[in-house]
Amino acid sequence: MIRLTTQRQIILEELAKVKTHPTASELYDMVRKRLPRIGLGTVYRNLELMAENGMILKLEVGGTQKRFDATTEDHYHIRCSQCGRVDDIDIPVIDSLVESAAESTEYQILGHHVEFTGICPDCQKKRKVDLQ
Amino acid sequence: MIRLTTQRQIILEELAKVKTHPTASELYDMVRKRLPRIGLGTVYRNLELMAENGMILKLEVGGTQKRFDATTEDHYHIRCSQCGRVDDIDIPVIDSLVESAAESTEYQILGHHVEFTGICPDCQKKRKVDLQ
DNA sequence: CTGCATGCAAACCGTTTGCATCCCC
DNA sequence: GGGGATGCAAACGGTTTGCATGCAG
Repeated sequence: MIRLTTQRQIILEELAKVKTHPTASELYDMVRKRLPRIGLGTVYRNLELMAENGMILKLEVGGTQKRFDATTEDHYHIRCSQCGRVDDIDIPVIDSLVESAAESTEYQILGHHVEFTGICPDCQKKRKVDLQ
Repeated sequence: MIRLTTQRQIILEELAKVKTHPTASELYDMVRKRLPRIGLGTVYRNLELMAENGMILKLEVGGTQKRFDATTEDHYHIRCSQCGRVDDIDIPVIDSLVESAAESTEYQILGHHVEFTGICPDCQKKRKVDLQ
């Protein structure tokens, strides 16, 4: 089993604390408040490792940065096209999608993900201000 | 309207030629056979511009590179988790997903995309060979 | 002619990696 | 004591950008 080092515990704790879906460097900033000497590489290495072990979710969403999620149950997301923020979407996961898709591809399907795009509440407000 | 330069025409033609979903640098290699002095920056700038103008689709899929598609009608994709290849999935687009999602978020929803992940036929073969 | 587009190269940003040291079992 | 984990810094890969020149309208 995977060794539970201080760094790993704290990364996991900080990730679990938030409902947002932080990027590696956002998480790095959060963790650094408790472990000032931690390296960014350690954060990346451990996030990767914990994702491989199913302890967390690595979100392969659009945009430039990967994001991480302490909730490992399958669920969908929405991403703000302005600021990149990612939130959960609470609609039931449609497992039958995989079955339909299986009929139209020669891939061996492993899973699926639905990603909505939109404008988050904060950016909607900013837009209104910009128009004034 | 957007200026129709030689470079733009050829990028568009080469993209339309293939059913794959090339990355910017794959497209750069294709275009360079006809325009040897074209710069990679020009390819990026024009892909971005044509995507903004709805002439092509920029696929914000998982993985490290963005991919491009000459087909602008909405459709779903499958990405190989081994090699990153992306293919179309021919199942009907479920517009009602957006309506369900709208009820559970404060975002102003703009669209959605379904991305399946799996192992492409080629990588399935390679796997078998690796096991021998 | 004039301003947008290009080629080129350097800069950028997110992520990965090599290495010496550290620390947990 | 030994092997994996860490901190640090350098390298990497994809993308963007500044600038002088070129070319379409």
